[in-house]
Amino acid sequence: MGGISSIVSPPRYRRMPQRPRSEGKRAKIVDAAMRHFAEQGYQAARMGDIASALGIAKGSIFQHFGSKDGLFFEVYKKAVRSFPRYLDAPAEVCEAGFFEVLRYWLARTEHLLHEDWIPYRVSLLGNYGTDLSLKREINRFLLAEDPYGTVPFVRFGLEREELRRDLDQEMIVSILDWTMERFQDALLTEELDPGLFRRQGNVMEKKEARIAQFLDVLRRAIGTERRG
Amino acid sequence: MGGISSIVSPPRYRRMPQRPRSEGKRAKIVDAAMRHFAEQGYQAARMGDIASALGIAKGSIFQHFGSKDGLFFEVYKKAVRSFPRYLDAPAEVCEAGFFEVLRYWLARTEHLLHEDWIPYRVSLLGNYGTDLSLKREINRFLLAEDPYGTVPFVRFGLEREELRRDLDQEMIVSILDWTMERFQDALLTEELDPGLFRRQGNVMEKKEARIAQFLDVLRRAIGTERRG
DNA sequence: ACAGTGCTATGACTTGAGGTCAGATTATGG
DNA sequence: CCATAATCTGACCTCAAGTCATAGCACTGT
Repeated sequence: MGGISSIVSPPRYRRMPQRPRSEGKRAKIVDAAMRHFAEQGYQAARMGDIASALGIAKGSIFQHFGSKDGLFFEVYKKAVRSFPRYLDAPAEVCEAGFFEVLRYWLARTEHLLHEDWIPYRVSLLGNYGTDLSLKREINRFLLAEDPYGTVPFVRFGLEREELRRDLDQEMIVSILDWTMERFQDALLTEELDPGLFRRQGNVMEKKEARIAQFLDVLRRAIGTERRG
Repeated sequence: MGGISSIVSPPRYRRMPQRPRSEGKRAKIVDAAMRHFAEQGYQAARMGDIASALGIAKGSIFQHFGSKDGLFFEVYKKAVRSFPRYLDAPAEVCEAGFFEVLRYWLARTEHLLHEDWIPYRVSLLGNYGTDLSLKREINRFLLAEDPYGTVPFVRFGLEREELRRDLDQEMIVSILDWTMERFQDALLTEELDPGLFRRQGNVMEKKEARIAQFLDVLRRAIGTERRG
């Protein structure tokens, strides 16, 4: 039996892992590419530059990621996965409620941006600066992974009776995703890319007021009423 | 006097118009290009194809528009200018109020789309499917021209006391632009590009309900309160 | 140790798109 | 009907994405 099984059984594949050294290199490429995309934009970033910055051949990158689109998609996923989820806010903030969590993250955006602006810029590129075919992939990913944890966050708000129950949950999630993304993009681009969204000087000092206004609007829109 | 002036005055330039045949050709190029961009997307559209579809040389297009970006920008402007402004709604709809105008246009989007989907697709490309440098140009244009007439429309809502006065007018305009653009894009892409935004079947039958929900949300957010 | 076996890396090569320009062509003015 | 300036042309250039045969490398079993 031992003899027979030793001949018959080894079931085709040799090593399942198959990714001992590969993973490390992929990660290095993604890191370098992220910097290049963030600094140059999607179109202007050159595959050749990324390769030579790493001291490897351009062909290698294509063997790993297939195409420039494929590489950018990996970069985008890594960038977005590095962002915090709503409910990662400190416990005391979460206890203060749904809208306090929003306020916390909006106020914190600027701070996080200064720590490391690169993934934010990449996320901007994914939202507005690539082809529609890639954009479709990106949306599929965002739906599948819910990287900011919007769905559990909305469920949290519903459980605390802070959100209206007469709306589709999906509607609330969409509205939150859209408006938060857009509002944050506006805050970010004022620094990363002045003049990309709206005009007007004296932005910094008004920022807190605008956040307050925005939250007020959002609370009226999707929150349970609690004021006269 | 006549003699002297006829010698002295012809002040250097010969014909100010300078655009007798040019305008017509530019328009033809923009038309053909719009079809190509809409059908292929920005990247996949080929300058050579556009030229040969018109039976002219590729170089001509570059002499008129400088670059692919430049051509797309003109195409985008033409597409967006072809859309109706909020206050173009029939008089009886306008008299019914701010939010009825919104409902009118949202319900009508699908209809307009079927009449001629090409400019809508181009506007989608401008919003999400080009490079950030172009996106910046586009935003400058949208700010300068206000092609949907959002600013006068908001002023209309304020005058009728249908919109809150405790918000910056600019804030209301931004919110309206963002959410309407995004909601319409979602409606459009379900038909133009299924699976680009959110999931879920049975879209058509739910469309009216979603429009109603969306308007309810928007009314609470920026409208004066009028309900218990 | 060593040979065998498949991943992985290489870099010269191909493809194909945007973009250029000197010269031909065409419209306008006298 | 010639002079002049605008416009058009298409061969040409540049350069970046993407390919592929080959070389190299790490790991396994004997």
